Amino acid sequence: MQNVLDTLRERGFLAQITFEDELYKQLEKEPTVFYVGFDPTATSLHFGHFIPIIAMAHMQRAGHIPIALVGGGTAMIGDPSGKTDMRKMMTVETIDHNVSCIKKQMERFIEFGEGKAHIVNNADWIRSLGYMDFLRDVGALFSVNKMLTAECYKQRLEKGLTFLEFNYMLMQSYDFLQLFKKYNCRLQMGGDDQWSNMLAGADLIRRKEREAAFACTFKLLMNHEGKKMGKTEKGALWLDANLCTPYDFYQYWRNVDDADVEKCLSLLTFLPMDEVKRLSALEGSAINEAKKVLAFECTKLVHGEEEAQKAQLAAAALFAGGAAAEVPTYEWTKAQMEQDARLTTLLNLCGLCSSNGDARKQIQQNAVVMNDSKVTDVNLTLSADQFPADGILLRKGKKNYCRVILK
RNA sequence: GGGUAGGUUCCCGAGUGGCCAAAGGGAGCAGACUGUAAAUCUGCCGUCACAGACUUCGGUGGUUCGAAUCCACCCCUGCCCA
Repeated sequence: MQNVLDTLRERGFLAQITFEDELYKQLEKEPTVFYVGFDPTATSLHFGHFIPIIAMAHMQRAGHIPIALVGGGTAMIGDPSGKTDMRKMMTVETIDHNVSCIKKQMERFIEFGEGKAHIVNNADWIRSLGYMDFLRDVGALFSVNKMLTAECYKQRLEKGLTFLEFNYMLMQSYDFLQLFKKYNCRLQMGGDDQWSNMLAGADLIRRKEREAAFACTFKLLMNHEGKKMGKTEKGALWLDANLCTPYDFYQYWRNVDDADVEKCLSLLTFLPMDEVKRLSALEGSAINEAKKVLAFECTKLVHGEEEAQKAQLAAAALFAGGAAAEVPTYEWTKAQMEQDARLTTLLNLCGLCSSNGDARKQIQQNAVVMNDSKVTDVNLTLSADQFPADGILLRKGKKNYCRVILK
């Protein structure tokens, strides 16, 4: 069987690795416990977490044992890496709420259970830490001189770094040490922005326990212009169906740039590399085939096969000119309508436009289509008898659809 | 603690008493062209009951007919010194 490190390399995951040869042998030798940390900064995981999750799945398929660590403890501090300013401090309630949401979500991607995978919350050991004990135990092994040279602090040294955040690296290192002790976890994986923190952790284990520990980072998914992928006009591309519908998720990947198709296919799907190569070699409009596969596979991973199929059907039908059932729908109540029956208000409510003013402008720019006819009247109001049972179909521009049902 | 430079709309960044909802760029949205791509051109890009009104330029007060612009105090950040 191919070493999973080779698989990950072939698919373009790997950015940096410590003691590469040694790690290679370690993974060859035995099922290895490894962990990836996730910050509970929101109620849902977003696309930024997706690459590590897929990598975890690759590792699990290769027989290794993942630990998903949700940072309910480290979130008390806030990771300064890659941030230009200090993050807002979150309340303990918010953090705990987020942790439980993310835990639930995690189960969709990784198979947990005895001997298969673990999910842990570092609040369990970090929040109860005694300051003095921690300083003597862990703090003594860190060189401030060395920390200051770390890439992740450089930017912050110019813009300002608080002592609170400066401690984040120690906390994360301490996590790794705890997991090593409890689960014999020897490898930490994560985004490349975590490199310094991960190195520090592996180092801590080597110094304190005199045992081998490794770190390995993944590339961030950048498009060909060097910008991070997975951002939408509404912000992050969420993995939660309530924050980003399967249809929208599907459409995001359906619309990727030609130049990014290969990268996305190899990183975001489990298709064999031969197939990836074949699809991304398609030229001209044929490459749309590859994008369909990408969008479908990717949506399937996140929302399940059924939802992916619905999204695909909806897209196919809409873009072929017809109307389909599986478009995002919005339920407009009669009460809302009685209060304000203007189309602009509805466009805002259903999420197609970001404000009434936006809706007004879009109509003025001929962007709004209702049931296949262009809307030209900014002040158009709707009445109940215009709504058939299956509602009306609103469209903004070429790609944004919403079905509105009157309830 | 002392000195000094700053805090402007999503981001960068102009503006130093009325002509400012605030230049320019980026991002974003839309139109044309296309392959639900890119590039290009065009329009929009604070909010609203939209030919008008309202709210914004770190905060709070003040000067003024009028303040993002002047004054006072405060908060935050960088740099230098201690």
